[in-house]
Amino acid sequence: MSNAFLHVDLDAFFASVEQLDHPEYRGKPVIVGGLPGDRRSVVSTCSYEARKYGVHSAMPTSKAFQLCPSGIFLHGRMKRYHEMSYKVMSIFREFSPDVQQMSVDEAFIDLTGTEKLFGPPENTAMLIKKRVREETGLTVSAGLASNKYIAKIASGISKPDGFFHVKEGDEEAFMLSLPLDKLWGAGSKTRQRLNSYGYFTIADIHKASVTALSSLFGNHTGEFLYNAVRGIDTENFSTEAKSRSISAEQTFPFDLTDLYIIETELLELSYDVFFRLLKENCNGKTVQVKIRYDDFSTVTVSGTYPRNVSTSDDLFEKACALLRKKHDATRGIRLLGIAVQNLEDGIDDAQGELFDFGENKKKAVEKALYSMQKKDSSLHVRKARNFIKKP
DNA sequence: TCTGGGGTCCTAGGACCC
DNA sequence: TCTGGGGTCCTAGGACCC
Repeated sequence: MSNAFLHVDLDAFFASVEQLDHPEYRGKPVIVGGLPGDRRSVVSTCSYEARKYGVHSAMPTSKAFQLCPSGIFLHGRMKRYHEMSYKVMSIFREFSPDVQQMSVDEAFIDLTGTEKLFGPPENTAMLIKKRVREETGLTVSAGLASNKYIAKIASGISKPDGFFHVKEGDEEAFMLSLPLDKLWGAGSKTRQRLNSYGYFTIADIHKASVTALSSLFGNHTGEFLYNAVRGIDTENFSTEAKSRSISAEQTFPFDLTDLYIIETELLELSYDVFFRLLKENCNGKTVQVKIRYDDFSTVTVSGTYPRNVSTSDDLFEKACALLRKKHDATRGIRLLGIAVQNLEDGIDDAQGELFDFGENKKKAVEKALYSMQKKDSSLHVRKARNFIKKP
């Protein structure tokens, strides 16, 4: 029995949901992300009508507005998208017990051995597309192949509302037929470097030895490239448990220079991150602070402590100390971020009991706040300091 | 045109220990 | 006085993806 992986990807997902909920947007360029007036915002997703104007994801909103002034610019409604995503994923799960959701809008469905129930996988793929369209009004693109890597690329080239099947044995020829920018996992930096070494096509890379590629790009990337152009999956989408982190970051409309305001923003981020730690019932000992200066250069500073983060105040104090280590006060700050890394499940830190400087009380207060927020999601608890006027 | 936010993984170098 | 080799942990930065 050969493997059959289906990769399914919702087309222009956020924009399509907006067109579904607002019939008057259908057939028009819809651009989800920032509004034209929002400083320092980017396009999250745009409809295919908007793509005709050259608009695409990650483009600054200001540029999108120049290209497409008649576009319908909208802020995202993440709650709604997650709701729709859940519906779609539920349909997938009717066709296989093994659905690996990769993000809000895509998943791998393992159709290996489902022939007896649903027929050949290519028929199942069409059935899934039909079910999603009928039950949600959304379209998906699907790729079917003997491994996840090829399935992922196949769904990408079939967009929108398409289906592409790479038959077993055709993987290598399929890869060789693609332009370099379809090589998933090699982004713009790697493509630039490939070009600078004289590799302009997938076939060019195919001619190179693994030794040559490894000496140019390092062992990992070298082996990845060598295998990818042959259609060999190198476990890019493994289901193994990963090291986790929780982070929050904020880009400011105007650069920050005042230390009190900078620390107030860190306090806000500490709250965000700590409450998410509580929500996900995990914790960690490593804290990272990220600073992006006005010239877009970015630095990080991190510390690993003997004990888990105990409260949002604890996280805040650690973040301030880390910031002080690295912060160049002569430069404006456009972004601040805080992350807790190397998370482990469970929030209780037994050692805490031995060195209690009122931390357990604080922790209890914050847990109480958390459960209040859980009951009433409109409730937003913030320290008074976060209500000061921002410049 | 002026660049979001949330993640994962890899690399290289240094510290430290045996 | 000069100097092994391996292993692990930590840090900073970078690439990539959605």
